[in-house]
Amino acid sequence: MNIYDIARLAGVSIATVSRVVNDSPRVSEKTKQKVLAVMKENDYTPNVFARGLGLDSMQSIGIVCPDVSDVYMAGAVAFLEHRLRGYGYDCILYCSGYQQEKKERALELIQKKRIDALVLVGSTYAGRGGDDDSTGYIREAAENIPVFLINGKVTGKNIYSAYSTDSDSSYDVVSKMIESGRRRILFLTDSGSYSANQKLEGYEKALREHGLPVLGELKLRTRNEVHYVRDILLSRRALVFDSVFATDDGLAVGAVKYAHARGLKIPQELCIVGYNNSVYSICCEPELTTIDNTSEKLCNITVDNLMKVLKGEAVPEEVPVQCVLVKRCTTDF
Amino acid sequence: MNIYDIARLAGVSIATVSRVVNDSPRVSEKTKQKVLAVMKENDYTPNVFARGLGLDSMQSIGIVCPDVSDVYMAGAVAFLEHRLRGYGYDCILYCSGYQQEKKERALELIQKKRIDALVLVGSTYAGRGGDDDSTGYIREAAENIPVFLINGKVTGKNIYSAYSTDSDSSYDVVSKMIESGRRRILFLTDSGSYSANQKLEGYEKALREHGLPVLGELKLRTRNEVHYVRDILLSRRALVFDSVFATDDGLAVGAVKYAHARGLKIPQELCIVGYNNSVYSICCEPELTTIDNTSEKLCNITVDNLMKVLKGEAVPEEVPVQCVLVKRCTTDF
DNA sequence: ATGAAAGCGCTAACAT
DNA sequence: ATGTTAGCGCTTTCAT
Repeated sequence: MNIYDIARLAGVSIATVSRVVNDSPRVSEKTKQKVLAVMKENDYTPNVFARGLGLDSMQSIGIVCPDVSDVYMAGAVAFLEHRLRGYGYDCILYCSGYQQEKKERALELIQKKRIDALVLVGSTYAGRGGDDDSTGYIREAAENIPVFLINGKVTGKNIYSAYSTDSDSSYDVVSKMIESGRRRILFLTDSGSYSANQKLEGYEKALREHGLPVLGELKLRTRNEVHYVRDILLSRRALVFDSVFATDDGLAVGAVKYAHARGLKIPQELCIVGYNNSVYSICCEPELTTIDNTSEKLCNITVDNLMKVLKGEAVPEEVPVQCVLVKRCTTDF
Repeated sequence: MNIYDIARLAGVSIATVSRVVNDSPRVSEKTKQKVLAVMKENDYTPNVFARGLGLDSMQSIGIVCPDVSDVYMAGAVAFLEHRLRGYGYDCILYCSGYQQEKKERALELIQKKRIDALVLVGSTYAGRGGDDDSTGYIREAAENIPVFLINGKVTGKNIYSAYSTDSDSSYDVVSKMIESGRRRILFLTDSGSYSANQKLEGYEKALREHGLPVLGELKLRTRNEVHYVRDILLSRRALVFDSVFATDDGLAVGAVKYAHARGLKIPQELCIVGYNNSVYSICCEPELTTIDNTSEKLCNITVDNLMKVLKGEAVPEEVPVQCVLVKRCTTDF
């Protein structure tokens, strides 16, 4: 059942059917109704490929993230998909992994699908932030379609970044830890992404401004697996720390497990703060204070801007969003 | 830059270019290399829409799930996407929600994209299992394209189901609980899906076979939110139970929180078993015994079968897969 | 307001 | 082995 069939059955030309399908005003109400009736009767659906050929668009958005099985990204993807669908767009999902080469390949491949825009979820796509070399492939993609970063910053034409002010929020919470008497705060991370670096920056700034030394031994990068983190910490017998600031809740829970294994009271003997306000942070015992980077807000702003850009409207290239501290385990701040 | 340009630059016809693009054997090695060179030089990408029009396929698979922000589904989607991409297929993601009407609409809309196959993730798509009325829309979809269920069973032509034997594994674990002395086992669930019903069936069977009564008061359906579950249980002061069998780890963690609030020792005073072997089950304290329904295995089988079906090969319509009990908090079994 | 017809860029049957 | 050409089903000028 194609447009010719409908045209024949409705006694009009295919141009008229096309006009009805595309809701053109240049059709009389009468014929419009007739065509619609025939369409419904035969439940006709325009062929998306033919339509795509003509319009050079299939109304689809590419969503790329390193790994949807990560709670944070899964949440963002779910949110994005829902809102984009609301605008009639389909989402093509591509999980790229974290390696540079794979990320480049992901953008290359997904672009072949002639998506209308690209959304990159996760700060891994931000390189070291701004315009460094490792993000050249993103600028290349942006030559063809608008690119939107969620929680990352990349500068360039046709590139729009929404990110949370991780440096500031990290600075704030680490300052509070220091002011409540902590002196050896372990910085626990699983990545060297833009976001992780921002957090580190805030952490170091807080230390410096409070006259504390920035110690390499107190910066630990590890895998984001609860038991792995616990075991790493247990194995570092010589490492002394009175608190932990983790760049992800999963890591923070690992620290909780470590505390349990060592018989340390939380937060009295070991103060732990996580990041992302995920379900993990309320599963453990005690439940953790964590920084909510409001990914919903980032996604919302991004979708709003994306729609505007597709309509040719101007939008800011950069939108910083503030994080929110969620206090749960805070006898001292 | 289209196929005509390439043909002209390479000094051949578009048919030859097309043959090269599609890796046809009927091109001489020499011209093939020449065409490839021209293609590379201009980095030409065939237009997917035109290709789709001709082949009536854009090499894409529709993945529908109620909600990707759910850990279980996110894991399955990540796995599916990865493997399908390995075969050169793109994935169009559609989060349908749990309501019948929305699920029907999801299948209707995603089919318009002329996907090559449909994968439904989550037992919510199984209705009450088998061939009940509520799954009519799935059979309708299957008239056009093959449909694959992950963790659900729907019968019908062109429908393929891979599911875990939740009834058996539930029976086994509940039997163990009874044999270790538990008498009032709370069945905690958040859904009335096929899978949930299977679990309930196993639970009831175990009770009956051990001469215990099946009590309505011990079957509780609630929202899958940790604190909500805790509070519901706390509010049921009259409800007596010595153990909990939850159909999802999130619910089980809620029970853990309840135990903490009431000062009950786990598992001595309250034995808790979860489902899905998610990260949640190792975040809480103590870490939970849980049933791993091996979703990776379900996904693997599904992708294998999907590829075979697309090639026209025969595959079983139904593949049951055994769950695995992951013991963590088991002083008594 | 409606129709005729020329693309859109590709695939594949057919011809050479 | 290679080329010619007719679709694929739609959008969109350009006539009327």
